[in-house]
Amino acid sequence: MMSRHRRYDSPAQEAYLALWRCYDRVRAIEEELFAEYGISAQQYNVLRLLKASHPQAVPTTVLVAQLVSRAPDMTRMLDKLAERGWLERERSTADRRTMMVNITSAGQDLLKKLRDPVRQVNETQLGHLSETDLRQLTVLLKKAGAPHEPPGSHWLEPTDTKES
Amino acid sequence: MMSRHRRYDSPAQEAYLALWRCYDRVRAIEEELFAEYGISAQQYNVLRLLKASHPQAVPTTVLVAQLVSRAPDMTRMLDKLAERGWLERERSTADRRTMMVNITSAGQDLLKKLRDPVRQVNETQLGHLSETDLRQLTVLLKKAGAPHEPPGSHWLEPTDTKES
DNA sequence: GGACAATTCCTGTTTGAACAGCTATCGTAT
DNA sequence: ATACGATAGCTGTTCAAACAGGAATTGTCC
Repeated sequence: MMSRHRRYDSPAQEAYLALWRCYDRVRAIEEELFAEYGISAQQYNVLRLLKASHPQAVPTTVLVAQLVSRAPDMTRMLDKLAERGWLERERSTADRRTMMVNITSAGQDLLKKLRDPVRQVNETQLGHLSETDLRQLTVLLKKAGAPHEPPGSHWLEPTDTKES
Repeated sequence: MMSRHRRYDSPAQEAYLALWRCYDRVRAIEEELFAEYGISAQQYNVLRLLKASHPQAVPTTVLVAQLVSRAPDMTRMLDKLAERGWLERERSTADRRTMMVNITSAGQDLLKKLRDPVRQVNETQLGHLSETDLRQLTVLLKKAGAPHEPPGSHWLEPTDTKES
């Protein structure tokens, strides 16, 4: 009999396909939640970043660099979030090329409303793994991605360890 | 001083963000290669699946179910691949609702041409991990995704082990 | 201070992703 | 046989992703 399951060319290929598949399945769960609020996971992360540095405004460039997934269309993405009143922009006086972005109180309200549901979804996504498995997975994923991070990326920083 | 790196709400959230980020970085590498040939990774996988069952044609439904990432637009995707002469379709005589898809010799030539470059790209993506790390990563990813697989998914099958 | 390259953002455009609704076909139960 | 629900895939449409090119601003080198 022939094998019934997919054969792989190499361990690296099998790992990559597992990575792709796992991400696809787990992402779908999160998107379902965000869709209820009419936003994408990427947009949610923008607001999260803005809130983290609030009341300090953030240059668009920094947002692009810190976002999880590449965003070649940040301008229009911010347009949409601004239309909905979740953030504001104004030109920097120091460098008139750059736009300074800041979250509004409406944006903060949205995050507040989303906080518990998001936490719950995160548990649905990966909460079935033991804490040991989660940490190990995180370490391996960062190790896997490290060579492909641009120099100075904040993703190169160490994994959270048990807090004292 | 305040911590300079992103804080996480939970280990599950940190793992998910690491998963997302790692996938994004590693995917970009592969897309660069496929872009040279004017196809997407998803399209490449369709051709791979077709070749695996060649000369047996494959119903569209099976392709949708076996693809790595969800494809709600399979019809038009197959249109494009057919236009380029890489696959052929004909209605099944047994069930006239289903379309049977088969790879052409031109499609096989394309896969042959891509075989080595793809293998090389896979090495660039994750080849820097030890074989132990790769297997462990694969196992953890499958474990992470398993609860979110539809019943009977072939992704639930066991991880490849060292061949005798 | 003027030329030139680099940076930042914006805009036009193309392509694909995603959802909903439709027709055709099949299986089944009556 | 007929009616019904389920399945397969095709189509219309909307929206976001992606790339390329352009305008404004800055920094630098001479």
